[in-house]
Amino acid sequence: MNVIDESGILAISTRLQRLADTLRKDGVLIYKANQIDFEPKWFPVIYTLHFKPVLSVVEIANEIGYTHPSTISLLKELEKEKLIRSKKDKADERKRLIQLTAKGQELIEQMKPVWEIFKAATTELINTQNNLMKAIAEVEEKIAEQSFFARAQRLKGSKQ
Amino acid sequence: MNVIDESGILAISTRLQRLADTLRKDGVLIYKANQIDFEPKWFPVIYTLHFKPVLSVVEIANEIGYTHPSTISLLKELEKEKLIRSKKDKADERKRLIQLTAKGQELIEQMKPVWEIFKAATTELINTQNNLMKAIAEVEEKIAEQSFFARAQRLKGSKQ
DNA sequence: TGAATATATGTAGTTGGCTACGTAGATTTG
DNA sequence: CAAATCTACGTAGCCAACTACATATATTCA
Repeated sequence: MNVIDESGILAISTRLQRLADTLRKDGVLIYKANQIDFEPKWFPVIYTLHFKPVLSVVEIANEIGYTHPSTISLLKELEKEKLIRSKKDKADERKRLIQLTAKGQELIEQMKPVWEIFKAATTELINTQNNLMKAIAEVEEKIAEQSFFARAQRLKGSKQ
Repeated sequence: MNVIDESGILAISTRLQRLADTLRKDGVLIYKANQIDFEPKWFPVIYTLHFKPVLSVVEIANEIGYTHPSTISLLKELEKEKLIRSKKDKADERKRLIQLTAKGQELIEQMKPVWEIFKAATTELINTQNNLMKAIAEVEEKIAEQSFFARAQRLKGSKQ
């Protein structure tokens, strides 16, 4: 047991980050081991387009919860991989409409069994006394009610 | 509800990352609001040195669970801020021994009340049905037994 | 004891997010 | 209807971690 693990709650963001990194790196290995040329960071975009076939850049960004510049750089990579394509919206010339290519759709079909493995492995992993997925959802919900910062300010006030 | 939140388990690392970022950013605000010139990323190093006053670079890296290059760049910043200082180990010329300066120790004393606020706010935030801190610890323990990748490989095998 | 190996530190470059800022087209409003 | 504002997209550069590689010192062992 090191000092940081003991400090527990004070270093919670550090530990969340560490766990996210560990899982993402193993994600890369899982795709590779299944002969699929795909990076975990692409998942949110591809999965979103699987269910909502035509979206603008900002719509995708909102769906996946990233900023639009981050989304643009993902889209650039995906376009380079020919997994998506885009065209101008005739009705609103500011917008660029993104959709999957045939190659992208085929890749999704190939990935579906691997996603099932992901699901099974993740379910097994987080099926502990305190369910990680539920814990995240619960904390996110509480943050939506009142931010971490606002909570700290309130608690500080009540101590003075 | 967007597609990514629905995909849940498939995008778990994305969600962990997002939550870590949110908390870290609010961490910056909390220090600022309490007139403390300190970045959350420095916490692991400073907190470790608070309990183990003289450590080498690699010892700190192991304690905080970062790689040594990451640790070195943190140490550079902290040395620039005059919160730590370092000297060569006479017994082992390869080692650089790190310790807090008087300024660093004073800052810790100033931060202690703020750390209490952090603790209180975090405890409040994660005190839900599924405790996030415990969930992380449980998942980390399971990963130590068998990695996420190994679990996926095993589950894949059992399906073929 | 010197050759091979291991350990400690450091540098360079990558990654996957971000913020800040700029431009072009669409919408609203005096 | 023109000016102001808003929205969509894009670029540039930052940040906090990482991996890969290099160098110097210490240790081990044939």
